[in-house]
Amino acid sequence: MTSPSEESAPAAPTPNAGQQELIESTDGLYLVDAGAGTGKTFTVTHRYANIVAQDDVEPDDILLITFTRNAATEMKDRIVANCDYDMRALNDAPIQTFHSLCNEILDQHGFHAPSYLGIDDAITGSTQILENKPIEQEYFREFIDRFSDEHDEYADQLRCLSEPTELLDLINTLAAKGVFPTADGWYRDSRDALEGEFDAFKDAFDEVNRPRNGGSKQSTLRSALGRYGKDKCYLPDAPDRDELRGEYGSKSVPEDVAERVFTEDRDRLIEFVHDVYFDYLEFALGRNYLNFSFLQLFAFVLCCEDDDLRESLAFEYAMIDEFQDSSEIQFKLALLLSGTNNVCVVGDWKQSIYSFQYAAVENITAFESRLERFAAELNDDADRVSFPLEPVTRIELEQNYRSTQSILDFSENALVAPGSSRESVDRESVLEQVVSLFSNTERDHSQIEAFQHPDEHEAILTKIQEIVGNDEYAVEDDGELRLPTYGDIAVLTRTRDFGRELLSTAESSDFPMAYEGGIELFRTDQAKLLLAWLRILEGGSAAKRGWAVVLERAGYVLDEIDYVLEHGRYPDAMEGFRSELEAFETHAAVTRRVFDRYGYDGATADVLLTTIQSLHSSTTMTRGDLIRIIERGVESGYTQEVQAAAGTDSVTVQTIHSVKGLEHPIVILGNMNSGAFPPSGGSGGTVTYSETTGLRQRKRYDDAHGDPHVYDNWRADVLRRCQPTEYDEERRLLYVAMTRAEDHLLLAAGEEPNTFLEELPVEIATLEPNVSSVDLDERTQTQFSIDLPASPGPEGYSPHSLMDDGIYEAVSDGRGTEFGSRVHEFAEDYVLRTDATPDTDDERHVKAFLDGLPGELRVEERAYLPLEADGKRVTLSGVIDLVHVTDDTAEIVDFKTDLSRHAESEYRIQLSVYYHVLDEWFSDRTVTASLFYTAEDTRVEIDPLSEAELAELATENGLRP
DNA sequence: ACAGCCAGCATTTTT
DNA sequence: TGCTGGCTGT
Repeated sequence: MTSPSEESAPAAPTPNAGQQELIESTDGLYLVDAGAGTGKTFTVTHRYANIVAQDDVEPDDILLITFTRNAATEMKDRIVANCDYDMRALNDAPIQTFHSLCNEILDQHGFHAPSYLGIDDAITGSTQILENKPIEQEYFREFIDRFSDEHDEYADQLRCLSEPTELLDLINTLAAKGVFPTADGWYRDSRDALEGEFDAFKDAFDEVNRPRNGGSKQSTLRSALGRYGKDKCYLPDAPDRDELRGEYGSKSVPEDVAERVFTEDRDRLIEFVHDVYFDYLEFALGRNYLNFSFLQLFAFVLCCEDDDLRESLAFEYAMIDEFQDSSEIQFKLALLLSGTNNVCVVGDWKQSIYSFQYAAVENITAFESRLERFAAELNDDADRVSFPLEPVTRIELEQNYRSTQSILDFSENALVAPGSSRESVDRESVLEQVVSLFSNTERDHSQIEAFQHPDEHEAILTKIQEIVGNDEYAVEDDGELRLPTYGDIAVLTRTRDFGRELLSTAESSDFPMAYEGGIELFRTDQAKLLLAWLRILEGGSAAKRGWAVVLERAGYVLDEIDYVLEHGRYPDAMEGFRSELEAFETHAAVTRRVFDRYGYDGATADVLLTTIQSLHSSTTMTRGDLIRIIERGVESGYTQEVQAAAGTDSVTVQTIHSVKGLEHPIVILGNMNSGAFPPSGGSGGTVTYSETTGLRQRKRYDDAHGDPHVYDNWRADVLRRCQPTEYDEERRLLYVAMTRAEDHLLLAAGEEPNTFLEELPVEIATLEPNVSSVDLDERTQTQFSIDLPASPGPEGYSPHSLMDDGIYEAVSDGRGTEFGSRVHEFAEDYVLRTDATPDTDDERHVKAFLDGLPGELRVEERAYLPLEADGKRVTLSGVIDLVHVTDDTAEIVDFKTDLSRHAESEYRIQLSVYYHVLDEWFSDRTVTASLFYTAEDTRVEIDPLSEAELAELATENGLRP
């Protein structure tokens, strides 16, 4: 078994030829192509040891950049193992991330940095680094409010924005590309970057405007503009559709459109962006904080402007690891900080998957030309990069210590697999860039398979059970093959959601599986409950929302909650708890008490508490502020790492992004479904044309008349379509996932496998799920002899899943919007109470349908029956579904679309009943049972098992059934 | 090729 | 709300 915490093991006790070359070549410029599993960390640490072994070189002379703090720590540890320095001597050595390096530079020399941009403020030791995104967004909103008040002249621009934090995103993007504002303009020549380059744009334009099929078919662009102007309202000067697309039957958009689109007068817009950007820098400094982007921005400006400082900081040796993850500004910063040409960048373009983090693959794919260009830019008015830029020596590490040859060969296919049926990939030219890897093991026992089933989760679990203990999937361990265990297997997915769903499927069958990575902290039950109590404490209109959640959590059903809220008669125990909370002075104390009361003592609660404590210590925050931050956190899906309790022998579930650098004997790549890998938008690295265009798209309406007072931007509509849809980063993501596998690789899909999977050279087998340990509900099984959803009722209607605002809305709306469509509700009402009258066509349709069914479908009373005894209560509440039954299937009928399809078949109405047993208000148990009303037989069949269960339950709780 | 209509879907990764 | 893809009919 392999520990999933280490980069490929230093499998080579002695370096191979490529590694040796790199270790020994200490002086000069090096570009190292270090593919997956080629022992990169091993080589870099040895190289470091080799450099520092020279008589006149100290650790302080060597800059070693990594991209995570963990990687930096690991590097230090491993360097200690390789050279004479001990940990103490290396503790202060510059082995760190760009961000922490910038932080140190500013800490020591940053006082005047803002003045170089014309900002009258200083960076001091007390300036905080704001790492928390929700808090920064909160500040930014406040800033924008103030900005709007002070700048009436930008009312037009501001009106277009539906979400102010879009501007913050733009600012961060610009900062990562080295575009900074100054008091009276833009820093150095960064205004040019904002304008964009027409030539680059024209190339992109021509690319999508070439007629297809040898001239017989219109260009992608022209076809994309087919709907130009639909549901749009442009200003009168906009070209009309035919003018823009060329005459009927023409195959491409007229040439001059490119220029017309590009040469929009954006001066006003750029001025607006400038002022927001500049004022926000002032605002942040005024509040004494910097974000990650600004850290690099000011460090760069400082190193650029202060020649003496730059020279004193400059390193004799520089090494940058994971260079494919670096951004434009980081590349430039590295140039400024290198005093000699002893610069070595190590990376693998095939593993560049962080463009959303401003990583620019071009840094590595076009290293030489960028090096030249950036150096020239930096040297235009002073001698900042003084070392020779040539020659650049390329070193390729080709020996792979992780995977078998067949997995390595197979993974290359990921880099050329088309992402959609109409995408064509130039296989030859891509593969030309690939440095093929060679496995260092002779053994090749790899299974490479693909499988598919609509029930993807269960199919994956089934497959895992097939693998464990099966000698066909034997894994290598110390040169020997042994039988695989759960712990050898990792399921990799692109989204957290998929991983979480898989995990919950696994949980229901006691399947050993654990999720590793970040969780959406504010969407956990713990956070929602805390939010609820904060709202209750805050009082006012928010309090009811809080009570609804707390009551629901305690097992109260909708009708009861409705009653309690309306009369404000909250249970005494709850009122008592509220008074208790009111006495606490800090948010952290309140949080602790709430978690304590509900028995939340796990990792999630800890992290939440820590987060709240850190919020409080970094800012003075009212309860209202805290509530808003949690609310925003829920919306944005803010995530935070939570250390899950790791099982001893369990399957690991991880996202592909978080798995970089790790390895697993057996990898199952899940969710290879259509739509699961949407293309990432167009031009990543350079500002080809306006980054700001995106700000101009939105249209707002006059409240009274529906007339727009902001018009659609026709140029933006055309520009957007000039960006080709590219799946390059998605291909790299697949590649990363595949190259994590040491012994076996499996690809899994659900209903609809995506094009990537279909195009890969592997047979897609259908796999019937049969998870042996899955504890299927026996009652449902005997009743139907088929698989029914584990929890009955429409999706979303399980008591605890509504534990957020949904429950309040459901109560305050009358039966609410959160569960089931109106039509569905009508059906439910109509069956339960005969007096329901249809209002809409859909409802009339349903009524006619129900009336037309043979047999009697009426029930006399509402299925809500509270029982009480000795302060304990049992409540029942019901939801009705129409279930279509055939010999081997049963599905819940979607009233809206499925009725006609099933007209000739047999139906059942299924009433799912929830029993809640409340012994005290914080602990409740839910048992579900099903009752059936059949069309041909009006007798109500009560499942005898559930009746028995109810009786037992009632006895346990001292109730009369 | 293309207009018109309808249905389904609204990203995701994290230093 | 706004966009895309699929389908149908010229």
